[in-house]
Amino acid sequence: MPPAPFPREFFGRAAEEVARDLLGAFVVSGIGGERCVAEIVETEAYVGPDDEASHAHERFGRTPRNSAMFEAAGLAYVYLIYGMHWCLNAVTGPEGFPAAVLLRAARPVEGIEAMRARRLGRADRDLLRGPGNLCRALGITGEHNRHPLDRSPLGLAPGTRVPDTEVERGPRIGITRAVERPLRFRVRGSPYVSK
DNA sequence: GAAACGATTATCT
DNA sequence: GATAATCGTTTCA
Repeated sequence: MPPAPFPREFFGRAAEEVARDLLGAFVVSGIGGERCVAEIVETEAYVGPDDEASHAHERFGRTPRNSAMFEAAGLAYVYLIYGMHWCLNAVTGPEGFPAAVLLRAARPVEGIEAMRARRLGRADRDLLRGPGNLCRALGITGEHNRHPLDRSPLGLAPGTRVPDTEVERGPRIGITRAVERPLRFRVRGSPYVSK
């Protein structure tokens, strides 16, 4: 899966740090046979049992759906939202502590033909714009829940680090609780971030 | 059991 | 700006 994937330790840190550091990194998907690469431009952190907006908030405890968030850092947590869209997260932090980073948007880099084919009729800038669209373009579904993100067919790899001056931090999107916590990160001015 | 809701998106006005 | 689509999870009786 060149470039070499992130080592597991990269994910064994606080979700907010991982969310910030994933900006500029690559998602690499070989799902469906064709290699697709995209540069991450927008993420959100879900930071632990005290995070009211998280699927793993303490009012739920550990359930069949959220259990990947309690498992080893560096696994994928994939869930279905609104009965029709898959969303991809990277599990972070120590094992047993439920936290993850949601991948919200990315810039197409390689394998654009395959991504267009999964997103018929969409402009290139919209191929991976939004968490549901990102999964759709890369072929990610519930069968990838718990997949280790350091090997084929789905992984994360370092790219060019985005300098602090280009990192924009603000409130998360689409949630009803803990709305004000600034746990959303995006690349300033990127045309590929969601709206 | 039944009902309401959700880490969204496309489409319509 | 508003709303439908669509189903697993959560909540409430």
